[in-house]
Amino acid sequence: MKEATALIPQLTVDCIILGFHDNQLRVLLLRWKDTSFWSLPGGPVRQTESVDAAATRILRERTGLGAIYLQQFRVFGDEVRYSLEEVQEKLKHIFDPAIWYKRAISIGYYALVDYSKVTPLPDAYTDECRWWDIRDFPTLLFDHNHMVKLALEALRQQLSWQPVGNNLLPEPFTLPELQRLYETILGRSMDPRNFQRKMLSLGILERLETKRRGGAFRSPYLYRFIPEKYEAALKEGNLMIL
Amino acid sequence: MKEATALIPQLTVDCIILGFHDNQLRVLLLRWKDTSFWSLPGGPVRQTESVDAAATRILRERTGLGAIYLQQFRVFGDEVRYSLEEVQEKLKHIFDPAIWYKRAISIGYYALVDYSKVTPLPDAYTDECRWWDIRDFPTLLFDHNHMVKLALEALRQQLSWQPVGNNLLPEPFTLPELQRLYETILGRSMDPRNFQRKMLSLGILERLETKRRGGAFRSPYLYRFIPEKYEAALKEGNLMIL
DNA sequence: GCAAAAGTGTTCGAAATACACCCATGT
DNA sequence: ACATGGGTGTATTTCGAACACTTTTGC
Repeated sequence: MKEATALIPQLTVDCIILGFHDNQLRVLLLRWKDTSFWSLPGGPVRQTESVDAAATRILRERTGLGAIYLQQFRVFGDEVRYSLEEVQEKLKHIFDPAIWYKRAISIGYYALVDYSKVTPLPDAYTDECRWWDIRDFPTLLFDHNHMVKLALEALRQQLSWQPVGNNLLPEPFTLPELQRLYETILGRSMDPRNFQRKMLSLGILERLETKRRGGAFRSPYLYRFIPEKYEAALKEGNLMIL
Repeated sequence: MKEATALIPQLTVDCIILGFHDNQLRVLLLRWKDTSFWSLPGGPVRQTESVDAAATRILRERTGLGAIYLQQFRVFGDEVRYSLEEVQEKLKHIFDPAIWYKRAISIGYYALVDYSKVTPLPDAYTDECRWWDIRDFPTLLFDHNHMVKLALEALRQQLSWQPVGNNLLPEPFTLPELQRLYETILGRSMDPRNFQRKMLSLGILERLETKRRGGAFRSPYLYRFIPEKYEAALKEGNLMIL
């Protein structure tokens, strides 16, 4: 789709924005105006910004966040990525079908954000912007379901080098919280004793004085990442777990 | 740069074509006509082909190979990737400086090819196409040195999931040959006993009856990958070595 | 027979796995 | 007091690391 500012033709960015809440991975989706159709936040790249900057901009507009962890994971460049006619028909009350490119190449990014700091915000073309559970969200327009799937695969594969804990969990956090994050991403459960031993042995965590209060149960310890140690472990690719 | 066929504007593909010969990783480079300037093979994406197909086409044109292992590894999308003026000046006898896009986004691919099956072939704009040792090749035009560096990092990181042996080594091969391939990619040497034990324990290799002859030394056994087993191990990401 | 590279086995320590009970807290 | 989730130690097994000598071959 086209806009006033000068754009790079036929090139878009789509973002899989991931957050973690209630022990679940969530993805931020948009519902198009006066429809029940959902899709990923995305948009064109401007002539005056880098591709990464375009992704950052789109992300900032939907989440209100400034500094964000973004990772390019794939270019979607097939000649036919989805039914153009279908999309034109479904969104014709929003966009003149004539303005759609016959073909667009999309660069896929995943973003890891702190759920608690996000204020989901729809734009001029959408009525609603909200989090969905990654295991249960609607069928999306375009090839966006495929994109989410590949984003998750990329994330899993790159787990050892991605600052996952850092970006998805607000500090301070407890070890069970961190464990559930890993479990959710990897899709399997882990032994808490082994998880703790492994995590603590990496030497990247600092245990705080205070504990988390509130539940009707034993108060867990709070932890923070030690930034330098954390960075070092990431570079080594040491963060794969069990 | 522009051509007769309809192109996607401002979008190019660049290929880091890797081969293995004389126990060294090599990269295929082009020398521009009447210059001493080298760069990676690359080019625009046509409207009628997927991005992957564009990379495949470029690769086929330079190597003569049909089925090739190609892996997208990065989009180079900065607003300013290199000095446009410098390139226009250096290549002005080949291209009218006016035809250059002010900005182009490039999708980086690395390709793993069988060195022995490649016939390097220059195109209309280049005088020479040849292999260079990956540890010692000229400064390239554009941001191509950076691209090679990132391609190698991506390859190293993805080693466990990439069909490296499969594509870079002609079958049948010997275990020492395979070991030197891994050593070259990872940039460190390994113990031959440990390497063999690990490789053979994966159950993806078939030892052949015949041995390789020719050197003034003991004849090594020849091996072949067992395709189904090899595929399965790749999916699991089990191929990381020592 | 000699030079060059290939083949091979064992020991040791580290890390991964499996497993179950008690503790702290709020209601 | 009880229900809920958090914290912790040990034994076993597996895997990676280190290490050196003998064999084959062509010249």
